[in-house]
Amino acid sequence: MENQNISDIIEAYLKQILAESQEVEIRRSEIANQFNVVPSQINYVIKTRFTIQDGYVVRSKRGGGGYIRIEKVKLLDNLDFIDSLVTAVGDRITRHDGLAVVRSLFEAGTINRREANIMLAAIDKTAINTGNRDLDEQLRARILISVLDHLRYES
Amino acid sequence: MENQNISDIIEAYLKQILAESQEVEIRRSEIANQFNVVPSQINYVIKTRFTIQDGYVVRSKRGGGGYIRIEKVKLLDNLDFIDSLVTAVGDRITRHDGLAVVRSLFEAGTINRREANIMLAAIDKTAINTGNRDLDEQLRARILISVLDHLRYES
DNA sequence: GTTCTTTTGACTAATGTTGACTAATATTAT
DNA sequence: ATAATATTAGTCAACATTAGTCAAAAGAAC
Repeated sequence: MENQNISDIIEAYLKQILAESQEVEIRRSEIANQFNVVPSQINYVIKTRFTIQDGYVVRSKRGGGGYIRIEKVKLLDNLDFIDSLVTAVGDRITRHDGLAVVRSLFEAGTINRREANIMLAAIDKTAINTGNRDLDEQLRARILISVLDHLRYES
Repeated sequence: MENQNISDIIEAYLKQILAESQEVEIRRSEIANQFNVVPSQINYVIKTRFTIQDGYVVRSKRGGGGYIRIEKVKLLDNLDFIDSLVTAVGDRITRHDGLAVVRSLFEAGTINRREANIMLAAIDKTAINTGNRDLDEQLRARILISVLDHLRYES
């Protein structure tokens, strides 16, 4: 308690608001000012302490009237399963293995047939085909993980 | 909520009228005056928030008695609708416009919210982010078209 | 002292605002 | 009719206002 760093303090401040509200919307520079840190530290706090694994979704907008909004989301009970798939995907994945991941989701009942087909369309070779196999595998991985992260919560 | 930018406010004003009417017709300078902005800001609002991907058609006339008319578009049947979106996507598309395409599909009832979220996850900046903006826009377009094509013969 | 986390700031990107200039259309004068 | 003028909207680039990224420096933990 007595040895908190400033990131912890900012985290606590935001979570205190979130304890009584579904979401919190801030102006980055205001919070930075309030806690006397540089603005990018707010990004650091958010990136390390308000992840989807923690049950938070963050949206933001730049420009005049810009904001950062942190929203608590209701995590589903498939988290371990999603985690294992995210690990399996890693930072690159072949089409064959990507297909297996989607099939797993379908067979586990996490997604239905239509949703599976949308995912397959997004990673098939019509869509992902830059001419660079390595890049394709990385893109496929990022797309899958992005979708998997969205399947973690109710929306 | 307390610090919205003026463009959002003007957008909300116009959309509120459109919620109860098929179209809205304005005199640019009047609205600009009403919200205390320069006239060209009205063009900015229209260009960024009332695109065809958003489901609006805008017509205007200059000179005496000039006007800007914003009309909600009636959606075609599914196949024509998907065709028009494929055309709108073209061979590259920005994130902003990609989002509008998915929103159109959702609002047309072609996809439900879960499916929309899967599509958005597949094209968001977590997923598509090669460091080359041009390539990102092309990838986003291919993914969207791949999914649109699947939606075509599934529905 | 090595490694992990936090802090900082320079640089980048996205979005919004403004105004000078241009283009189209309507009205009035000849 | 035609030309001149008035009255609208459109375009574009400069500037303003936000947030994001990244890597180096500093500090903490081991």
